[in-house]
Amino acid sequence: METRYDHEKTEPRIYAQWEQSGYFNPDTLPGDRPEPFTIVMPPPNSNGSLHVGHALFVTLQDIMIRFARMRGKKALWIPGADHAGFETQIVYERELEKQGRSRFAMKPEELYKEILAFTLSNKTYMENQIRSLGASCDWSREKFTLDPDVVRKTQQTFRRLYDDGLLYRGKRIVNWCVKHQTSLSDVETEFKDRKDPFYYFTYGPFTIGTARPETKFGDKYVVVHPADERYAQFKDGQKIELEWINGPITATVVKDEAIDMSFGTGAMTITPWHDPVDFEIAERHKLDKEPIIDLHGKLLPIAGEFAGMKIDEARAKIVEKLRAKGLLVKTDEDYEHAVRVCYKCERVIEPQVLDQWFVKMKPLADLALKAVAEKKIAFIPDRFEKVFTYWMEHTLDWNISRQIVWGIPIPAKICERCGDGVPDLEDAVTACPKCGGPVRKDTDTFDTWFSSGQWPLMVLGYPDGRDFKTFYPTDVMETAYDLVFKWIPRMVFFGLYLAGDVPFRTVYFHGLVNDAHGKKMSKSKGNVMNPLDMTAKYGTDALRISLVVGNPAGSEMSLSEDRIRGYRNFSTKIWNIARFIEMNRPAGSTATKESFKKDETMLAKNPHMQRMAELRKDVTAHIEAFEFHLAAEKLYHYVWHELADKVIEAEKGRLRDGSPAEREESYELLEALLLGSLKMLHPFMPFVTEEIWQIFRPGTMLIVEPWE
RNA sequence: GGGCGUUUAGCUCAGUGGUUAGAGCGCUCCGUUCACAUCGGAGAGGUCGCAGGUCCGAUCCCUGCAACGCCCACCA
Repeated sequence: METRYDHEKTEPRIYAQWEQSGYFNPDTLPGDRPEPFTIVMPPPNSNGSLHVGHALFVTLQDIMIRFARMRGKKALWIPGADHAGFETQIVYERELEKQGRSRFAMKPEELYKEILAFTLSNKTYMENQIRSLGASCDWSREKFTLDPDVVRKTQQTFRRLYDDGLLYRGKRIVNWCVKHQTSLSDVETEFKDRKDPFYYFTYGPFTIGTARPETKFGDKYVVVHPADERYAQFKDGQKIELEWINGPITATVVKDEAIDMSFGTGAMTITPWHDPVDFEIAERHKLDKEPIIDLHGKLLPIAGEFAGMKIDEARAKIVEKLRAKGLLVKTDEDYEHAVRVCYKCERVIEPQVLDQWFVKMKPLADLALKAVAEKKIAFIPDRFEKVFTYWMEHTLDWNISRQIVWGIPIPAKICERCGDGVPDLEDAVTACPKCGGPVRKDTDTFDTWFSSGQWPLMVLGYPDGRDFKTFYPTDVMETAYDLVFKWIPRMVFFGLYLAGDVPFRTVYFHGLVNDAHGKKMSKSKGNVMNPLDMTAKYGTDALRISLVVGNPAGSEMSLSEDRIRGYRNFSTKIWNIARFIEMNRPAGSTATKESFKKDETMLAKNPHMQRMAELRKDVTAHIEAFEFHLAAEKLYHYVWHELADKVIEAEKGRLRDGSPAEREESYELLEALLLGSLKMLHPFMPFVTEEIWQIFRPGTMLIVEPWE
């Protein structure tokens, strides 16, 4: 053996050997394997390069798959790649901006073609990066979220939802991003704390409060709580003439319990077109709604002299006009509140009422809740079950329309007369089925979660594929904990709705990987660690084990280069243990593969072998319980501080000065302990263990060795 | 405004109802003769956040408090 373990030369060679062996594919695994074990890889976004989060998920999933494979399961790990709709389009728009171009000046087909080329080249790059991390996934089954069959099936689901009455086209209030010119779901927005002035205006006999005077032009309803005695003299529906921004108007009093009597004056005017609360009030009382702001954030003609102004510039001028008219009562500076912003550009969301497709969530959420209540899915750690349940109990109808080109087209026709829509997968609808009016093609695309929510079904060839019958439901879904509400619920209810069963039996959540001081890695802080730099320097095995030890499910971890270096020393240690044993192989040793079983019987009574059996039991139990950190730590401790420090040291005497028979026995013991250790370490540190294994057992491969 | 998590050695973190509470890194001293200086040996360093409670016994279970962090949220 070489004096040093050269990970840079070894890793690509070993990976190629694995890939050629066909062992990543359950169909070509040796032996009879009746029991399947399946993991669907969360498809990485094909719009960037690998970060440590990817390295973590590859490591955890690969541990589970390798463990299952060694235990004789029909192990399948399906890789994928995500076109990542809005995410990717934004990445590409930034590229365009750098080149001084804009998507709004491009033909949609042109833009789509460019993003596709960009995504496909990134996809190949990422696949190779995942290979370099040692992922033993079945590349022959890889899926891309824009594969034709995925597109077709996603569109069929759309129609099925429609036929089942779970889908409707509605004029409803949506989150609109002025920069990106698309609507966004609630999970694509964030709240940001801000301080703004809060104005009180005279509105006829009322004083109303607002932080957004620029939306107040169309306000002709003043809402108070039905139990508010201050306003008891006003009746629901009562008309009041009053002077407002651009002249006299007729206002109507509305009584609604959504009003918080203790806030402001307890009276507010509403702008249903641009505020979700106001929209709901207007819906309840069947009030008029009209737009004040256009999709570019500019005031419409209803604003009179302010028409065409951006809302930011208009605000101060409107306040000034109201002050001049004597309608400004007072201003509270520093009013603290949270505003909804676009999660990508952090610009304030301007709610708009738009015609979009919505999925009725209640029936689907109930399916998910029932399955979880029946314990059909285990959450690890289990506290995430509560989070999941909370989300499913508080769903709003899901807006699946996106005004971007990069995605799966919504196969529908929209009536130009009545605005209604109808699914049309065959492009056969020529007139509105409702009113007979002319129709146009829907140019929107699906929210990316609409298709990725069906991912486990898609990759297994739902509904009639062979894999679907064998491998669905899958065993484990391993993902980052922030997907507990973005992605996991959608997979669960689509699985139940379409296939009648949960998509996976266990969800394992990993946490964030932070920098050495527990701070979140971010480009702006400059503390981002590139996992491939680390594997180049210290080896993939070192990075993998350093991501596992001390990192229990659901918790965040801190990762430093020092730590990885420390675990690199561990692979060196393993290498040197092997080298020492190999150097002490007696000439003509009987410890060949053929005699090994016989020797094992002889060795079984040896206390060191018994100790190893105990360890194996422990490690097995920990892996089965998803306690990879404990399994890894115990192995580390055993190999270094027992096998190397104690057993080998104790055997040195016999090896040096013993009789041939003693030397033989000593060697066989050490070799058995080494090989036993390699097996258990293999899921965690696949490269160095495979390399050493093949030195001792030429012609065989550790990846398919039986676990026990 | 809700909910959750964390608080253990200088740093980053594991862990356990029961003798001396662990790991990596860092630190101190010693050691290069034949597995390994990418190392070995020896060692320093902890009132396990605070206050109560349950228990024969609590770092671990319960209650309260504090600090930090995260998630959610239609008070205009």
